[in-house]
Amino acid sequence: MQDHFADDGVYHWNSLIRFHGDNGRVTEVVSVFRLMHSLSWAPDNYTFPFVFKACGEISSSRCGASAHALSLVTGFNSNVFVGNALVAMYARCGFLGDARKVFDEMSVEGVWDVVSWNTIIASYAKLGKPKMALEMFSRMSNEFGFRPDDITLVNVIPPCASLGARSLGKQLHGFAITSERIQNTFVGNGLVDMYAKCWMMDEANKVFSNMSVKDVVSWNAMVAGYSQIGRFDDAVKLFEKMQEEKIKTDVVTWSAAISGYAQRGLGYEALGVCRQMLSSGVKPNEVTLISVLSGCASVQALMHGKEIHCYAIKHPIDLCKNGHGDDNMVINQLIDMYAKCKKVDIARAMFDSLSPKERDVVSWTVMIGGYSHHGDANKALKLFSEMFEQDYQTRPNAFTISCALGACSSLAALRIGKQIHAYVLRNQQNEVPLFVSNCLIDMYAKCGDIGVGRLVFDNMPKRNEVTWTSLISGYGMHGYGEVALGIFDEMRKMGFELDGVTLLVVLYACSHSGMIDQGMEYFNRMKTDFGVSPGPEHYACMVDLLGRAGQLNAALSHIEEMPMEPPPVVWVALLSCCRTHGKVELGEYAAKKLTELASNNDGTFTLLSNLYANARRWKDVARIRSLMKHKGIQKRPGCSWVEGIKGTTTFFVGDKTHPRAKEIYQVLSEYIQRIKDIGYVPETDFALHDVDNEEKGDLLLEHSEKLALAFGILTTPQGAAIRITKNLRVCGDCHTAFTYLSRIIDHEIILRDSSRFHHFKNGMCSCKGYW
DNA sequence: ATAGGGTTAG
Repeated sequence: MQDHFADDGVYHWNSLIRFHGDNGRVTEVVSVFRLMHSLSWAPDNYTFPFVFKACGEISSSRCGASAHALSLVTGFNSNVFVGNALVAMYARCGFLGDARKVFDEMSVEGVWDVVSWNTIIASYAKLGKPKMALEMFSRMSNEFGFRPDDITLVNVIPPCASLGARSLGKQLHGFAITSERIQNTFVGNGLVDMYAKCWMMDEANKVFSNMSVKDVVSWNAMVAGYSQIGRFDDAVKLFEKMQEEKIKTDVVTWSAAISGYAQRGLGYEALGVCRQMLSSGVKPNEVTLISVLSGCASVQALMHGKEIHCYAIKHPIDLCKNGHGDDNMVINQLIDMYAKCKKVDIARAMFDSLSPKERDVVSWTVMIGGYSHHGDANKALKLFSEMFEQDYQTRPNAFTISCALGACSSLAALRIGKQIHAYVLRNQQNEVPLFVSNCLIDMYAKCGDIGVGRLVFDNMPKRNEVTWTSLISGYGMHGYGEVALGIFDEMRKMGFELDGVTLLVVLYACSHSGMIDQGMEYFNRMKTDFGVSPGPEHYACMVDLLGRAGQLNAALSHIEEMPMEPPPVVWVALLSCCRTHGKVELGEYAAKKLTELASNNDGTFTLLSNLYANARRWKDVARIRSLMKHKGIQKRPGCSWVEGIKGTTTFFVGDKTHPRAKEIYQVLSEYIQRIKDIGYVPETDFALHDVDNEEKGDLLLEHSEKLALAFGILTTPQGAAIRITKNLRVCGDCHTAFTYLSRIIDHEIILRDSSRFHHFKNGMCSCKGYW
């Protein structure tokens, strides 16, 4: 009976399915199809495309696959409409392989049309396979001679954009013009975005200006393009023009503008635009929040960051709409924001609130970076190693490695640094990223191995300003001033741009090597020859340079000549030099300035107290001490650590907590006695306590760097260098003692203090007294 | 059918 009405009946079923499909009622489509099937009606080549489309829309590969099976039985897959719909269905369900299989099978029947090619190209493009998309495009036009239409262009231009395929992009642009498809707004938008992503904003602007119909997308692509390449003024101008011309702005426009500000570190401006956006009634989404949070982080606007955090909590639904259900962009950004605002513990709590499965590379990276910069480098390295211990295969990327290397730099953790270097070399797919190599140079330099830093530099296929600056800085801190200046000259000859940081490390290189005249010369030539005007930090460096050399009055006149209000660093530099050279009055003056600037940290008081002690003005020492007590300021304890085979061992002043403490003290006093025999006289001034001389000798014996050295002597193999790091400046007496000790022990002593490196060897120190 | 985002160095 059914057979009798078959043709008419299928027509009615198809109409019903189509009716539901056109009105977006996907589930109804599927249930009608099922009903039809269960009543033994045979679908035809109109039925299948409707059903496949519906299955694709709800990503139901199960319905799709069973309909597919049915279409095979009935032989309808040889129909081009059915085939195209099938390809699209599989692609929308995320089964690229099946889509491709169907597509390839269609060729056997010879039923490809432009839509088939468009569909498969779009599938690759959408599922993040731009290379495959372009490959299919080239087969379509070169092998099979299909002529691209509007939709082909719209599908193939974005892959060009994401791959930065400029020349193909230009060809497509040309084709769009000759085939008169350029008036299509979608094509135009694609081209604008493609040029913008290829950093060719002038080309993008040309296309944009010639577009007869522009929509929000066209404007957005331009705003985003300018802001991404840092042509920030143009981005904002365009954004403002949009508002003038009453072009409807949407969340993309606003987000692009916000991110533009954030990327330039203009966090408050980003916040301002965000406010404007809210008041104009456009709802922010994830991308907006991410952009504005990065703005908050850049200016450490904790309160605003918290506001955004609250917003995110209050509007969870708005933020899920974008489909990125399974990534934690907003949470990662919040972790980063809290860390950059120095709330490392809050950041850590948020990090811990993510389940191990939810943490991605960025979560780990921002947390490690947060510790490394604002908390505790040891915790950074601990977290870095935990990353390898967890079950989920989250591996570090270049960002993570850079953060971890930064932590090694600040701790002088050479061994871990080397391990990370080895990891990088083992796991590199291409060449080591520039950023990572730059970190490696810095790491080796700050861990005392400038030679290896140089090797890294020599082996780099590409270098930038930071690469050169890192090397100059490294040689500078090791006291190779001439080498540092030579590299600086080379850098300039190569045409690299100089900035404030480069000049600063050059000045410090001069300072650490006592090259006063050269330092003065470079400083005086900064504006005229190098195009960098000196900032407060350059003045501070000059004060340091002159002050180390004992030219304290010259240092003071440098301060007086400053075009800006001298910030605390400058006075600290002066005070520190006054302490070294025993200039009490000038030191008191500097300390007074520091108090006026409300910058009274422990360093200031300690320096002043030491200055008085040096001059044996014990009453003043006592006064400063009680003042510190009164203000609740505690002297930061000196602490030194030494790298051994089994790990790093840390010592505080008078530390007796080490299991081998007895041995350590014994070795120390033995060696002190031995160097006394060859002329060492304890410089009791450095004990800085109002006690008699014999007792002072004991206090000197307990300095953390001496304990670290004694432990180093006990545990380091013959001939190997002993590497010690101290959190403060090395004490003068320890310096003298180390110099003597280097004559009688079979180790080079490499000591890093808060200011520079000292290499002690054969009774000499590389600092030559400039410290 | 087209557009927007985050983490790294001296």
